[in-house]
Amino acid sequence: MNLEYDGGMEQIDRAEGSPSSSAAPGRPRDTTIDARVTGAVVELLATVPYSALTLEGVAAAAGTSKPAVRRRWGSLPGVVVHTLISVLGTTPTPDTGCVHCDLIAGISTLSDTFQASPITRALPGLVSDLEADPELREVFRRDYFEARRATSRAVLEHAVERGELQDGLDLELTLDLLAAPIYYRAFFGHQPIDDGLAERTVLSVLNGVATADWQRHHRASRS
Amino acid sequence: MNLEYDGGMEQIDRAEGSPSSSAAPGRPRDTTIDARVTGAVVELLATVPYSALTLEGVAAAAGTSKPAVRRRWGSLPGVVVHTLISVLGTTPTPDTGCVHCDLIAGISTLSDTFQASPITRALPGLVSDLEADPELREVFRRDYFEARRATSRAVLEHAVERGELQDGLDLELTLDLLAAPIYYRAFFGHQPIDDGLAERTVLSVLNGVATADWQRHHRASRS
Amino acid sequence: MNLEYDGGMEQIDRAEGSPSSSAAPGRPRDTTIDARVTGAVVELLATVPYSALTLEGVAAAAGTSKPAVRRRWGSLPGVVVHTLISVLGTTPTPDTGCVHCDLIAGISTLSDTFQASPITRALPGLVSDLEADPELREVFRRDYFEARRATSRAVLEHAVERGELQDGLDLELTLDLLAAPIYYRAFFGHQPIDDGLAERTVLSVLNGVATADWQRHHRASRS
Amino acid sequence: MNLEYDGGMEQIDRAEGSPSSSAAPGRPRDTTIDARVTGAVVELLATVPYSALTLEGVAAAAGTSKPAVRRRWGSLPGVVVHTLISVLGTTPTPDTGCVHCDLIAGISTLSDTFQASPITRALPGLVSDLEADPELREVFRRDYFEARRATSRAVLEHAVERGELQDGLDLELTLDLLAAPIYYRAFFGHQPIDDGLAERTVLSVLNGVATADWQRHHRASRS
DNA sequence: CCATAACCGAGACGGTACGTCGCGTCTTGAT
DNA sequence: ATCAAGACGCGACGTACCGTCTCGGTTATGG
Repeated sequence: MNLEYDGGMEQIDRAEGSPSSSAAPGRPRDTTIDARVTGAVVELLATVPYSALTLEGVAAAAGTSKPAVRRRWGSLPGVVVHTLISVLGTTPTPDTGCVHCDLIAGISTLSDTFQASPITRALPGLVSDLEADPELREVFRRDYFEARRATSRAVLEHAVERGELQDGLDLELTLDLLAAPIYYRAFFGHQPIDDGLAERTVLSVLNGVATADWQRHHRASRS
Repeated sequence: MNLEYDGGMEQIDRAEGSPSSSAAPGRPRDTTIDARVTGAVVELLATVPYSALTLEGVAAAAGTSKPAVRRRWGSLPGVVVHTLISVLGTTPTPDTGCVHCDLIAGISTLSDTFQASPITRALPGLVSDLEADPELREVFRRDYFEARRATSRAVLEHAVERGELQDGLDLELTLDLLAAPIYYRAFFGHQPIDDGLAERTVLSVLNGVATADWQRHHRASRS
Repeated sequence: MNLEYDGGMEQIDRAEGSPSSSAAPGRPRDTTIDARVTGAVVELLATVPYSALTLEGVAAAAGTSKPAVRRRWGSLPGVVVHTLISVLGTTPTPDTGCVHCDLIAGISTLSDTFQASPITRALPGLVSDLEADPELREVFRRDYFEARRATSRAVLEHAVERGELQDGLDLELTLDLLAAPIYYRAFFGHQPIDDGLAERTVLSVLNGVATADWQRHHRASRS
Repeated sequence: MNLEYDGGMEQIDRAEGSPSSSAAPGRPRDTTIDARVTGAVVELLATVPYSALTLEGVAAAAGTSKPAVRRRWGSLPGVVVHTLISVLGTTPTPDTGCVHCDLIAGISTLSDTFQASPITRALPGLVSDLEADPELREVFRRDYFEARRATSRAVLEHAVERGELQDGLDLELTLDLLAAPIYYRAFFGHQPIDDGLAERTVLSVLNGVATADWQRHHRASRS
């Protein structure tokens, strides 16, 4: 790999450049290509595994050329990370004040995504490839991983404030307990990601971390 | 990958062939190569990510040739799966009758492995590559994944029998809750896999799935 | 090459447009660019072969931009054809009434050109490129090739009229016999184009196509 | 172009290596590819000009890959030179003792070739490209150009010995006069290469370079 | 004791995909 | 309408490495 080549990175900035600056010198980008590439990645992943993805194949499926793709996102992992973010990056998660409702909603969304969108099957390979690209790894962490995690963390924090969860709770571990089983099953495929999984997971975890008060009320309301 | 190629598989059988058949015609395999290759994989993974592994590089690092490696395990994922199994496949896990001791011991072993052995960093890429090789995937599932999982499952089953865990407990989900956070942190690296993680995870989960009796005794014994 | 592009051609007309139209709207062309580009082509060909010429390089060497060059002559072959015509298109060839003098003068000029001007080394590549551009090929044929050939043809015709060359002579073939060896040697480089070549060629050809009368007189005058 | 790359050249030697050496290490070449590539070049040139040839296109038309082509002949000009040699390199030219018969036969073969084989249209572009590759240029000169020229030169030399051509004749110039018109017309296309051209050219030239004796006999035999 | 046969190394092969170059196009802002 | 500057989409390049295959030599077993 030519480590001195970073010209593409400079160009990438263009797409994210200040939107108010109207004066971009040179021919403007064909904005339809962005969507066509993103769509091609999803479509391809519906039929072939991530390890069979190639930047050339993505470009061909998008009806464009390798340099056009590379100018935007640099590498194949770059393309896939961007696709992942644009497809799954922003998820509206509720924070209604009902801990278990909110958590079940959030985890259900995650579980639904793994059942529905082929893009998720790219995750293992992507994680592997990111190990060789720290810069891109940071983008992935910030704009995909942490973006999603933050909403659930807020739900937990508010529940702690309301006295529904134990004080001094290890928030990060709790977040892991909630989300990890989904990823775990997605990666190893040893058990299905079915519709009830989110609820069962959330209740199991809440049993362990909720206050006695909450558990009493919760049990009462279910009977 | 050439899916029609199975010549290597026939040869692989040789190594696992009936041990009673003493009459193997032809030059016998150099048994030192097996260990040298396994060691080379681990050593390489200590310095480079899985995506930078090549069968050629492994062969060179092991001081042998591509065909010699390929004869044994077919493909690069094959080599890595074998290495993973031979390094981490058989772990002595206790089943002493103390549910939280046994679980903490088991999960600690797992967590130690991720901290210590470079082979674990191959997991995401390996999982990705296995998607294109169902046969090898099955070997991985059986000899690595399920082999480890079975021991923890036994611990849980015995605890249910002893009345320490709730009757009708979803064993598979519980196993996921115990192990998934380790893998999750290893894959995404958002939180460290530190020494206390295993204990905190196990206690959190037991809080949710143990019977009231167990929780009472447990709390008493800790004070 | 994009054969559908003829936008440049419309612009080219401007340069050759009616000279009486004094009112050209917009910024007028920088007329110094024409000469700078022509000069740059010659200079570049002094050091690099035609196959290494690029429109970008020509523009840079001329101290201007790609669009400015393209506006004038469309493509790289267009630029070179124009340069060829402007450098070698109009050659003053004598028609004094002395067949061999005039022919030797004409062919010597051609031979000198090949020895002196780097532009001639563009010919093979140019001829090759013109095969994909019939329009430009016609310009080349008319303004370079036929322009030069016509003067020699006139010399031959007048010599036939004077009874110095055989009646019914195949003029075109004779023209080929006179000029072809120079081009042949220039293209394949198997023999040098030295100073006596033109004279030896002309005399050899005249030996074959002149009348007995002329040959008698010619031999007498040389002794 | 990477000027440091000459690995291919080493490999090319393999194909021309000593035929007796049976021990070539490594996988042997697929010999069908050689013919498929040569055929593809000819076929492509029947429909597109040389400037539209690409190594990639040739490989695709031959049903193989770029590296396989490159391993054999290095570059696109290399492939075309080889094709030229294998198609036109060895021409059986007669040397019967009848100087004009032999020359007409030889030049007719040349003229027929230009009328019939699409490979000849590659010549201008090839000559242009060879200017950047002296090594290949030498192969072309030796195995194509000089190989053909030598047979005609022998005819002329024998005719001189027999006293049919003038003593002290400039053989090289005479060879040029004979062959150049064909190439000249092929390159510039100003006049057709018809069936009688070879005979008219040869007789015109012989008129100029044959001895008076030969001319007397020749004229006598024609009447 | 030799023939058989699978192993070993070495290394060239056919091919996929890579990362890059430079073309020809197009747009901007200013002259 | 031209000028410069420069980014764009794209075709093709030349290379790296893959997985395959063939070789000549080596080393055990079995007739």
